[in-house]
Amino acid sequence: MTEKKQLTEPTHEEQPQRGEMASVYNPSQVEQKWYTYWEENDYFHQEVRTEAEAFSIVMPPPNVTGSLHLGHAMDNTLQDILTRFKRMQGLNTLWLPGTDHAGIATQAKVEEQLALEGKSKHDLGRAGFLERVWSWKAQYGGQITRQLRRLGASCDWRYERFTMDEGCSRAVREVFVQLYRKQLIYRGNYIINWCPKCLTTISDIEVEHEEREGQLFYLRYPVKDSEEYITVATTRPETMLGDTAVAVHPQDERYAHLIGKTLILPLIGREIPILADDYVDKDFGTGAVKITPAHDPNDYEMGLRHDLTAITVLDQEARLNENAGVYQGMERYEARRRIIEDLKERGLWLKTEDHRHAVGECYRCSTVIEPRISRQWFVKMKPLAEPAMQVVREGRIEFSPERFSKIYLTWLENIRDWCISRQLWWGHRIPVWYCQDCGAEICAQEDPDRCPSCASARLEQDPDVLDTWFSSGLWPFSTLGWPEKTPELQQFYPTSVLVTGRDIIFFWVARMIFMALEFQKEPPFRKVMIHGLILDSLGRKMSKSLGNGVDPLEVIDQYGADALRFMLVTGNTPGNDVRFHPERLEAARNFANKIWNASRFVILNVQDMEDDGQPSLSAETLPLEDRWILSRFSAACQEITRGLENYDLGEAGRWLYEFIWNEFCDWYIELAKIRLYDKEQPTAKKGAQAVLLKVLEGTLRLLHPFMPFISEEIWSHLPGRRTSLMLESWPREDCRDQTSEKEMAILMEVVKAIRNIRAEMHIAPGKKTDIIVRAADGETQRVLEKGARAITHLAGGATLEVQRELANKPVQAASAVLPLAEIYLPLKGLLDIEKEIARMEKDLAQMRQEEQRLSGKLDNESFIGKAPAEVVAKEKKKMEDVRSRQEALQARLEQLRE
RNA sequence: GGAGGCAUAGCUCAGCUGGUUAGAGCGCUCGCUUCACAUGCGAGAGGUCGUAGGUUCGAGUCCUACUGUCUCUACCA
Repeated sequence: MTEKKQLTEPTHEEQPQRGEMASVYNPSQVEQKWYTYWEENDYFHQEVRTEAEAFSIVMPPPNVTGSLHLGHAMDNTLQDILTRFKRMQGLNTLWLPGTDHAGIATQAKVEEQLALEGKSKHDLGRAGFLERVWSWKAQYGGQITRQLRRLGASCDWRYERFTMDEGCSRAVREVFVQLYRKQLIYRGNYIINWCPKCLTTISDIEVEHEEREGQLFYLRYPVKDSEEYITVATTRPETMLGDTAVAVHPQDERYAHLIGKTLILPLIGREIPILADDYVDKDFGTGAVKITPAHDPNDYEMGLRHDLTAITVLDQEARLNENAGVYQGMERYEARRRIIEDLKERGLWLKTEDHRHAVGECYRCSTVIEPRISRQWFVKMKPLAEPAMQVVREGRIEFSPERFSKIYLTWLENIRDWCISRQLWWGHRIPVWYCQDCGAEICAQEDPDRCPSCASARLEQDPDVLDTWFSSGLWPFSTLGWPEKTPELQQFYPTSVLVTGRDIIFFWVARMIFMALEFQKEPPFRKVMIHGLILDSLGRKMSKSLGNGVDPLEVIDQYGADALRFMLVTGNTPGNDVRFHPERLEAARNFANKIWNASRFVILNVQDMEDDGQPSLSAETLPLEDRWILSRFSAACQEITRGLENYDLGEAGRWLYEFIWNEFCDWYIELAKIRLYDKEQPTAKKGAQAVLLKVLEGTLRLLHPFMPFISEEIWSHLPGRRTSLMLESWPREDCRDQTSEKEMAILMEVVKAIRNIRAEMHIAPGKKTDIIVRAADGETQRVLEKGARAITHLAGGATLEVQRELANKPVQAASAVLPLAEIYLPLKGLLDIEKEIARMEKDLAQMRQEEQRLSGKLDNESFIGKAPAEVVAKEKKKMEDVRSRQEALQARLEQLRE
């Protein structure tokens, strides 16, 4: 690739200083240093490794003029997560960043700047103006890429591209020329969307339709040589000056006798025909339509059908022109008022009704679009759209969520030719020259010196530039060096996935697909991951006019990039919009802090570990809690990997959260403390340390794609020599242990039940109590005996006595009945019998309800007959449990009542 | 006019291919300065899963209609 920076041997900067591990995590102190470390060590860059599986993403190029908003933040977080994940999995990874020259937006910015100096672009001339834009770009264009760094984006900046850089521009020319030669690009005089403020054409999708309260004016046109009138209804009376016909429906009896007659166009006096056309809706207005081929797309079509002349009455700035008689020079709405007034005077106005209708506006400046006939360049869409639909129908490109493929397909099915010329200076200039001598039209990759027909040197290039989306459409391959066959193109094309918002499917996704199919004969990506929008807390779009936007940089300053990232990609399902709630950001920050403190705990407690013999973590030698957490870690690993592979990052994130907080912190760390603080059993301590460290280490790997900064920071504090977490491998654990999970579940249930009793009985947290448990079976008894220490530790127990049968059940005790155990906390004289009875009865009532539900099923013969045997067995087992608990509860109640 | 999303605890949302006692976070109540963390710990309250039908042994989960809501799309002057 020509523009790639020279490869330099990474210098391997020393890792940043480890900060103190304070008890509150402070993101702003660590994020910057890690990004710098990664970037300076070139960790985002990978050489092409043809032997390795490739994973590549091209970043949707933000506008150079832009600054990061939450939409970018989400979009790029998703891409970063996928990229970091695949990189850790060992794939040959490329995430290619870049920016878009954004024709209208950028030109407008610079023009604004010039205006402050009291100048216009014409004062500088085209070349001078472009120079000015380039220098503006040099000065301000880097803002958004700097902001992406704050987010933690691990894109390969060596490959950073710009839609107007040399390589991309060459691709643009190549594509234009080839399409031109295949006659898929043509020039012609057609009706187009014109923005009277931006003074350029815009494409159909750049017109936004806004429903507005408007008016419908009823105008009377006199029939020539007759006393009759035809009344037409119009929302735009000012265009009547350009009317060249009035149309009615062929089957409309009201007007049948007038078809073929002539009307005198009021105010102008032009004679225009009355004609019949199916397009006319009999039931709308009066059933008669004024036809203005020069200023309405439908009228234009009708004009073609009936061979009408098109009379342009509006100029480029939407003022009435020389064809408008006395109205010449008026602004369009002023003319509208005047025309109505004048018609009123002449008795040719019938009425005006309120009428709600959609008005086309410029997506940039919201000015009402003026359709006009103009000579422009177009891409012929039908032949290109066909294969683009095909690849999606055949599943060679998959949308995720799938429903977006429908949106994509229906759009392409109704596609019209794409107007690509823009009357701007900033952009890719159309590579077509006109010979001033012989009139030849020359389209070429290289600027021609002479006319190939007459050898004249008097060539003038077409003044227009291309729609910005023309170059964006080539992005997946223009950035990889095409038209050259670079190693990058071969390795990384087609790209793996395209991540973007659903608002951009037509503008960009569709165009990339048909361009790629035309020029690469292969889809540009295998998968399109569509995400929703970020809405404010009330569910409204964030917009400048509402002032409800949130600046991601401020969020990062306040909560940290990791918290922002986590908040953006969790708590919703793919494709759905996300509401921005500060509370969710706090939750994400708290999560980061939780991770920080759990890690701090582990790190502080493994400091005295010997480097040499790592205790083996295999199998039976480990106590239950170790086997349990390793199994749970394994489950987390599998689920998080699965979530990431299915592009369901919300699901993966939820697993991370739950595993770390509810399993590792709430249970395992608490249990590990028993051994860590037990000075009598150094060997046991070592085991706990080893497991803590192993699980923490693995968890940091799983966490890293989501929260790269904090995970890297913690990683650097782990014992042993470490380079960077982002270069570590993705954990692949496959050691689920159902037995330990089942056993642990029993212990957890017992602990919770005891805690519940203690809370309800208002036993002071510091007060230890004796615990007596009756196990339902020998197996449970064994588990509880082995877990005695765990139970007393976690549930504030002084002693724990496990019995198979209780010879004399303690009466003065609070109790709970679980499926596999009965629990008694002897409370000598403190027990409130009434309260205890109430608790038991509450439980019993629940059991009875459950029994009813189950018997409803089990008494149903068709359930027994038709449901799968295992489902039936499961329900029967539940019933047994419920019944035995009921019996135990009843026995207990009787005892209490004695 | 078409098309689609959403409707589940006070709020914001999970609930994958139909079988869990329907979950989480925030908020709320009660109790805790327990030696990783009060950005925390423990315990709890809170839901006829929008409405009406249907399929099924079984529906928050599938089908139909309706209601509400948001969005995209369309050349009805």
